[in-house]
Amino acid sequence: MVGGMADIYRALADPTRRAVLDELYERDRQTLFEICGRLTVKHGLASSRQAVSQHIDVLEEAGLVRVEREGRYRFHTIDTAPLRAIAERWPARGRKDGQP
Amino acid sequence: MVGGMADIYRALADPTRRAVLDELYERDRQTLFEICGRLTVKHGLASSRQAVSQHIDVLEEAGLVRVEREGRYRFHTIDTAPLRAIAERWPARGRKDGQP
DNA sequence: TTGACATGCAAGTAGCCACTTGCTTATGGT
DNA sequence: ACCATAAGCAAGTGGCTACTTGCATGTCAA
Repeated sequence: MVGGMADIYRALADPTRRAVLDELYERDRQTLFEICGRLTVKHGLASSRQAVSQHIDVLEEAGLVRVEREGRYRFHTIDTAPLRAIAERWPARGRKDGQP
Repeated sequence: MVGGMADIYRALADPTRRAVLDELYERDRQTLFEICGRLTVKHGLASSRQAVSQHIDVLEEAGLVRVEREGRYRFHTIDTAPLRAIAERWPARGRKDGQP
């Protein structure tokens, strides 16, 4: 495990990090270069490799991205579980229809 | 109306703003002074009135807090609806059971 | 009106955060 | 071994943001 489960809210605050999550949500086990390329092509973001790498570090510390090392590759996978904490912190009240 | 539904993610990024939401979740229709007092006493945050006021502005622009003006008072109410967008952006996949 | 209370506005400051820059490490192919 | 690829590290920089400071506005009670 990571150890300290850093601030998930701050991790979501940056639009580039949310785009990374969007990309990983579409396709798991992507490398850093794959993510960089897809961010540029599909999301129109021109972020450098180092910038994306630092963003991924933040996402990893927040528990939103898991990493598997294989040889010289580093595969990234999204983990949506921590997002539950947000909905559970301020649950919808009043109306009892939450989800169908 | 607000107009542009500002960045909800950025609004949640600040711990003081999340404490304001916590406080309003417990009790609706609080004034600025009430919120300030409760933040200090219950959450141990020593934020000035102006600081809290600016935080509330951010929350209001994000659609997370609604305001009713009555005389010289300004009552604040939490609106949890925009939080749904987060859970809907990256829904849990794989397991089809949501929560136990 | 006067005074007290609740809030509003706007400019200035300090600290954090995203991004860059330059170099280094490590794995795999030939 | 050699080179190319994928990633790691670490210091420096610019801009954003939370907070302060000081004054102004608006409302209610006497």
